[in-house]
Amino acid sequence: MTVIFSKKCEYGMQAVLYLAAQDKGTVVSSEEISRVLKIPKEFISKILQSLRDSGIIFSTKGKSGGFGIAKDPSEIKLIDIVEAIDGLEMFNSCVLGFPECSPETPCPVHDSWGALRTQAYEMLSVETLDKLKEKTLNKIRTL
Amino acid sequence: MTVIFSKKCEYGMQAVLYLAAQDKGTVVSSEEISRVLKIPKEFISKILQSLRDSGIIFSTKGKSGGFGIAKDPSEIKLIDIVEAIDGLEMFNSCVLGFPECSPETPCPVHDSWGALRTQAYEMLSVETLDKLKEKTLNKIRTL
DNA sequence: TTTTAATCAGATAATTTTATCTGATTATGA
DNA sequence: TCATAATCAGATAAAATTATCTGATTAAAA
Repeated sequence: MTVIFSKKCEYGMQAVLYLAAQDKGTVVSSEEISRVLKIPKEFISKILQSLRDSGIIFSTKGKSGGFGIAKDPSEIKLIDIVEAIDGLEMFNSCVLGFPECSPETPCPVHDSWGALRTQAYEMLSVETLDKLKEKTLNKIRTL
Repeated sequence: MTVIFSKKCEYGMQAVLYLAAQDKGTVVSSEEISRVLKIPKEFISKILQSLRDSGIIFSTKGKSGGFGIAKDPSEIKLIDIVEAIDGLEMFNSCVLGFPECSPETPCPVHDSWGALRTQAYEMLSVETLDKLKEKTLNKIRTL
């Protein structure tokens, strides 16, 4: 079992990318998100609720309720979603699983792997959702 | 929850690195590995048994039993251990969790993330255990 | 006001991963 | 041969993750 991000985080990113690709202010129900992205409805609803707590999206209750992007997509980075759902420990922990791995007490691959981790973090920090709209919609069409 | 490799894989890599740092042909019990690396004894024993099936290490039963490196450390790469324990799906699957992500039907970050994945795979493929002996022993001293 | 469809929060269930236990088998040394 | 300490394989248990269920609350429309 190897995974980069949790299922929760993957679904969360997919859903937020989808919301960000909608017109500003659009409200989308968890049922639609579930259907469009082919992911579990109740689970994504729960995930989106926690993302609402993080301020990345908003929600409205009631008959015409749903979720929507709370900020301009140019202000939301992929790393924000990762941080809200999974946290950032992955970018600080030892790939070999050694505890307390640091420049002072490095594991055998500390430098090489550390560089990759930094690159990954930077990639996720540079990708804002406005830049991914079209690609997102293109991908969703293939599901 | 984010993780690069499973706990199983992490422990497996730690243990094989430790074995590779011993003199050629040395047999080490799972009890010693557990004690030195501060990891669960029965679990690492099980993991090492599966690595024995992969040909990376050997085992001897009986009173003076234990595990040892089956090949020259210069012939074992970190990716071999990863492949034996976790498999290589991580290097082929979509970071956003989209199914069937490919160059033909790419997810929004397919190119950038794909490059990072390739780098990670290459890093693990280049690191042979002979090169990591000293650093491994240095790290273990800090546990 | 009522109906309806949505979010919400907590509980429950299913599945997977991590870890430990148990008894059998093995090989060394006395 | 026996005692001992090890691997071995399967079973069991605990913990974590994934997923679904349940009933309460909310808000729009009739």
